[in-house]
Amino acid sequence: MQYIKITDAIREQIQSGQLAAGTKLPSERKLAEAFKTTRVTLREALSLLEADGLIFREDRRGWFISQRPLIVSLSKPYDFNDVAVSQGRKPSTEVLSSDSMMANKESSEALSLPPFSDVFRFERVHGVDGRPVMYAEHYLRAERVPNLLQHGLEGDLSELYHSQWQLRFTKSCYRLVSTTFDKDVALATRSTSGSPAMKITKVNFDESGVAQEVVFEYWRCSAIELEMEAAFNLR
Amino acid sequence: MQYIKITDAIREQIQSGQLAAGTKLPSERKLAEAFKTTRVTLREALSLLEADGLIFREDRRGWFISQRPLIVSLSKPYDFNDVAVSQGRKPSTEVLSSDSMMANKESSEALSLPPFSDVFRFERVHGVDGRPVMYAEHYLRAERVPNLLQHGLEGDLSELYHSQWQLRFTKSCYRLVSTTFDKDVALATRSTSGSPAMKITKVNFDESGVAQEVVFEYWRCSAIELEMEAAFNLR
DNA sequence: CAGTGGTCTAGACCACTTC
DNA sequence: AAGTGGTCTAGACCACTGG
Repeated sequence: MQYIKITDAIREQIQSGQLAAGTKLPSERKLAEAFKTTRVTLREALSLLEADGLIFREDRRGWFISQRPLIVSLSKPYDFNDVAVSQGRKPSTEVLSSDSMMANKESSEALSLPPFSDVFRFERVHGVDGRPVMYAEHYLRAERVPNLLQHGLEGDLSELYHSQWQLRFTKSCYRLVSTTFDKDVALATRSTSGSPAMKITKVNFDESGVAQEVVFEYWRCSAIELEMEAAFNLR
Repeated sequence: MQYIKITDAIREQIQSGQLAAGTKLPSERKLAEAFKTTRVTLREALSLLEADGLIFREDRRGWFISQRPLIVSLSKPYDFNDVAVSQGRKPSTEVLSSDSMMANKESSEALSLPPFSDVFRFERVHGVDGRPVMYAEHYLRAERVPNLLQHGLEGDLSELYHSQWQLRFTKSCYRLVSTTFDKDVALATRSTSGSPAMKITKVNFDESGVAQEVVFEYWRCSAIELEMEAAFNLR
């Protein structure tokens, strides 16, 4: 099988360090020629490496060798910036939009909202070492954080919430599935619709046990490795 | 874009319930004809739905509508059987192999073993409603569970460990990445090498804080939804 | 044994990125 | 303006599945 040989060859070059992280691969046509095959077969091989997290693509820009993933621990609350910095990476955050709206089905369910509740919604894109790796869509109960939209949303949100509204999260619930980028998220992350992704839904609860924020995160699958720890009481 | 229309059409039929879980899709050639396209484009659409978890394939047998995923909670120790039964599903477990060996690099690192340590290794495949969904490779410190191989390994392992060797796990550490099935795992799960998968590495610690078991699990990405909860002390 | 999925070939067009 | 990735066509062969 051709495409297995191709993936093996490229994988080996990556793991032996001949292809450094961030490097752009040669064009598909050149690679296809090099491996004496067609673009269809070559792309099959590349897609496999992508799902494996070894390479990723930027829409219409080509294929690149993945950086090592961020290791994200769910055992404690995480701020994207802190996680990246503590692992020697350069994080970036961009706010794409923010507005106030009536809760849609998704947010309403996650936050256990009564009908017609107001929420704030904003979207951010997070990058590591100059490349977008994650898109996040936030919903917050509007009454708990009045005037949210008048504040900058680029920074550490837990700090903002606490300093402005004395809001602190004491519990988070996560849901995690693998999926693919849809068109909008792909656009926001310079990715391709259909590329494999990890979706993390995070619901944050305040001291009174009320769900105040829900975040839908879409990660490039190559950019994240999750870690968590659980201690159990004996039965 | 053709393949987007195809995914949308099939997705809609699934979500509206016209295509029930477990149903086999028509052959690729028939589908391609129905959508007035070629097999290449059709397969692109199917692969997308697969990565999205809506359908899955069995090697050379065709494409099927996914069951709803098992919801696996990492906040407490989980036994595959219990999880499945509690969600109204019919679990199955098959032991593929078991033997004693010198620890390899992977297991040795995960268990913090000194060089040349003996471990037991066994492989199991777990199914839901008659279909394999997960492959697990277990490694245990040999000295803690002597004669492990003389016991049946199909059942609840925590029960076995406890009844035979008074071994109980009080802490687990998890690592989670998305990846693809390799040839061996694909074979064991009737899947296809290259299909998207979730890899969970679980290290189990006993009361004394010693890592006694490491499990490498490979899940069909459509078969699992992870859930976890974390409570935090205020800073 | 018919039909299927897995794999592969050899092209093509278009919109976009890059220079 | 050249080259690239995204998308698509119209075939083909083989090994395997399932009846």
